[in-house]
Amino acid sequence: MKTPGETGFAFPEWAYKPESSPGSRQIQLWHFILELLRKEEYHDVIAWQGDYGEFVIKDPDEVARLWGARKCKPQMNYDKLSRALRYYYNKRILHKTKGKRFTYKFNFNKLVLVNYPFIDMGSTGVGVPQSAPPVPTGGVSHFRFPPSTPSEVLSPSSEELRSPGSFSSMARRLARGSVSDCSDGTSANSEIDEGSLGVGTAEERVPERGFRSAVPPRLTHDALYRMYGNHGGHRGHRAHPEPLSPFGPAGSGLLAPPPLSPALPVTAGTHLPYTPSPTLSPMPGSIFSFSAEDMQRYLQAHTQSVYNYHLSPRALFHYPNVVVPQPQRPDKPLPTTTERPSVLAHSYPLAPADDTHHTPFKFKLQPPPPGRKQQREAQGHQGSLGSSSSSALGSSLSFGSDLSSGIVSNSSSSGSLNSTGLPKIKVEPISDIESEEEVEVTDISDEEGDERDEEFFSAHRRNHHHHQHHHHHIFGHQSNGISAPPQYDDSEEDVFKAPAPPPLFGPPSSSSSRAGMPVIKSEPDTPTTPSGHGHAPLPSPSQCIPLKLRFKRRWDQEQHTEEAEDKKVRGDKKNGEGSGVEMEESESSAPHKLSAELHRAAAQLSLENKDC
DNA sequence: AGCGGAATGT
DNA sequence: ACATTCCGCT
Repeated sequence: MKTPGETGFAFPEWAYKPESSPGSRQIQLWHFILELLRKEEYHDVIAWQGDYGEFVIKDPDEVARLWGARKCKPQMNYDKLSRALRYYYNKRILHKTKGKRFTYKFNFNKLVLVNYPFIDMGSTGVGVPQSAPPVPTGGVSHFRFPPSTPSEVLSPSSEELRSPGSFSSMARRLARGSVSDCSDGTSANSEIDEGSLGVGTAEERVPERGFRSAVPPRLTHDALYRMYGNHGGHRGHRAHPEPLSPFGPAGSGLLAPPPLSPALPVTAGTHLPYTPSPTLSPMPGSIFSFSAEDMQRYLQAHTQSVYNYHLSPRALFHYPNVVVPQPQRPDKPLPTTTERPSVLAHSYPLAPADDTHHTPFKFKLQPPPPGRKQQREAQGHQGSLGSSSSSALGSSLSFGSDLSSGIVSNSSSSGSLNSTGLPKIKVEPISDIESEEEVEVTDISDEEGDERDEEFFSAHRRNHHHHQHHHHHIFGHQSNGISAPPQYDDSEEDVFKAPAPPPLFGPPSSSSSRAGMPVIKSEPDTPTTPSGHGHAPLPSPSQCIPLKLRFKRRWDQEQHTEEAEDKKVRGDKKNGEGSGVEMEESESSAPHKLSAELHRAAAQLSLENKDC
């Protein structure tokens, strides 16, 4: 619709709004769903089921009713609600689980965790790990969570602020009440009441369940960790029924829940290709947005994750200000975390090393989605053009161009990609990949920034070779007994990395540099460290995954179908992202008085109803 | 059931 | 932006 070529502005008006009142934001559907999910009261209508992040709406009408009540949209129905849900597909917040009615799956990698750290997918049950994935721990070998609690890692100094207390309070708030609402008492509108869903009731009910009360707020580590998908489970091989916590039994031991973090790549993402990563950013709409400092922590965490999980450096570009902890390998815990300057003075030169300017990647990541319908329309007007089926390819092309340009900018060292100046389409790294290593393609997926790579790769794969599912993990060893064959490899896009080994972050192969840091003591942490056998002494760096090559993988089994549909890729974010830095900066600049802010934020958190 | 375009609203 | 409402197509 909008005329693209217009001289117009890139951003919509709202984009310019300063902050618009954060508190005013309405609850988003996914938030609401999450809330329902975490309450047993609603298990009859919606509950976690299946893989991590997967939930089923048992009573669509009821859910719709609740949602409608919350939004004061009495006419809401499942059809409409589902439409809203469908919009999340593009954002990759949600996916539909094919073959299962009313079943959807959250992509916790993205936002959710970050924005909603309290959710406890496993709450459903009592131990039922259904939705509680076995924790990435298994992955210990591969992805080990940072030693001390993440919060420490992120910012020790302010740790107190985010201390458990505040979180728990938030959690509490979340826990109660909020699901329903307009009625809250006053008004007549009590659709919800009938179900005894009212706020007040909810509270009462809680105690009802004995076990429930036993469990504090659902903030345990476990809970949090559970959220991070595990990959292991995919193809049916779900690890143990018991949620293992990365720290062992300690779920209760630690008070401070890890606030943000590791979320990323570990889980199964969607395989959806597109989406540049901007989504990772702060999450605008979330009511959970934290104060600047929080944000900062989050960013740092994210950054770390990038390193830890070998994500593409690209992700960092969005947060230039963030200080990146030293690059760490999964094996080693974060060393100096204790004192990290919370503020970021220097930006970390990740990939491109470049530096100075923050956004090396300016290209827009997403290809504009061709609308299908439009196509048909177009046909009508213009006459028939390509078949709809081919559309996907077309989109890939366009995106290819973007990608290539980005790469070019960054990768100086490696081959000269398209020095030839060829069109931007496919890019080179692949060749590298192939030559260097067999690709480890798993099917899992990941997400985050790679999507475009994925698309890219997938296309490539299709053309050249099919991916294989075996993965060899270097880190196969397990520590703590937690096991779980790491089936996930993270996926990262080395596309970017390979090319230009950053100074700091030596290329895996040569890197000895890393060795120095690794072990540094980690200090306080080791909460649960089981006695004894320390974790495996770090795997030799050499083994560290050469980040090279990895592809993204898709979520589940059925991915194929989905894969085919890459088409969409809506151009959600793209616009401003090039600069990507914007808000971060501002936030960083004013990191003071965060505590106050934080509290305030907490206060705002309530999802409570708003007036109707 | 589910998808997704389009118009519309906040 | 994030829905809500319609609605035609699978």
